[in-house]
Amino acid sequence: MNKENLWGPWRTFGKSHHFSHVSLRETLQGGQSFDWKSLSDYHWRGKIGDVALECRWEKNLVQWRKVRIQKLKSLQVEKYFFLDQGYQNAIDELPWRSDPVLRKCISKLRGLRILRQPLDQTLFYFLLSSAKSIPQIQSIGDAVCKKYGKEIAPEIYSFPGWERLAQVSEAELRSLKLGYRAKYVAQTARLIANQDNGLEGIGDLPYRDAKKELLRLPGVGEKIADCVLLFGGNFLEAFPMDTWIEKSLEKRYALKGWKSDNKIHFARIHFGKSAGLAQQFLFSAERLGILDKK
DNA sequence: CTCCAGGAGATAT
DNA sequence: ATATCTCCTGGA
Repeated sequence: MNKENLWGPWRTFGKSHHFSHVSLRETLQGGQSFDWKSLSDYHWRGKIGDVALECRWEKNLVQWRKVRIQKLKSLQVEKYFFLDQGYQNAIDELPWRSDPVLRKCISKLRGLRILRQPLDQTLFYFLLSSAKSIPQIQSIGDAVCKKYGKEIAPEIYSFPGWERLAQVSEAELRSLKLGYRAKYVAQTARLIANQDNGLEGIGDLPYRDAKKELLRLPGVGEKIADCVLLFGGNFLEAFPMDTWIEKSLEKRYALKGWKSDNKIHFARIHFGKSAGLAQQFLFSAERLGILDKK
């Protein structure tokens, strides 16, 4: 790879991004995406689809640049980072006016976003996520991308796609340390490759139908389906219920003793149609331990 | 050494 | 319906 002149010029997000350093870092590396690696605490390298990108925090500005010869429009970057008015609208729909817990999360993590990632790749990473920590998911995901994808920038490999993964054996995936998840990936890949239009169209279905489609795939249960829909399908109503959020709801909303199904029901009613965005604020706030401080 | 992670699927009640 | 066990791997 030609290292000279690899990166194009830095471009700057509009003023209304509202990110803080913390909320930007949390957006990129807080567990919704596994594409971003830090070069420093203020500088990340990652990808959007098959295009390699860098992103940095520079004196309250957020800047990005891409590999010069790769194609990506500013508009696509803005869409990926949810920079449009839809973000503020979604925040406005949350019940922060009457919910002090949520108000605190939003205030402390101003600018935190749900990324609009490609659905196929999001499904892949979350199939790997069960009983794994963020660094582990990133590590085994990267191993697969490195072996079957393209190197689109130094140390950045593209997601090879389900068609390609359909040609890989479970044993080979196991050799990449996927463990029992290897079977999920291998079987899901074959199923998708044999479908007429692959995963296309899922993003256009109503939430319930899209979820039903994903639940047909081996290794995809309630939690992972909602992660894929929220982080890779632009379904802000999807509410992934992991053990962290479950504990958080018990503690912050006095739901101790409630069954999981009832907790989800509470979340949908209470947080409304952008419940997934609320989930992300809660999740990050718990992760960073900023709810117990004043 | 044992335990258990940001889960899903199979099996048994 | 709900409870329990197992599945790989790596880190505490």
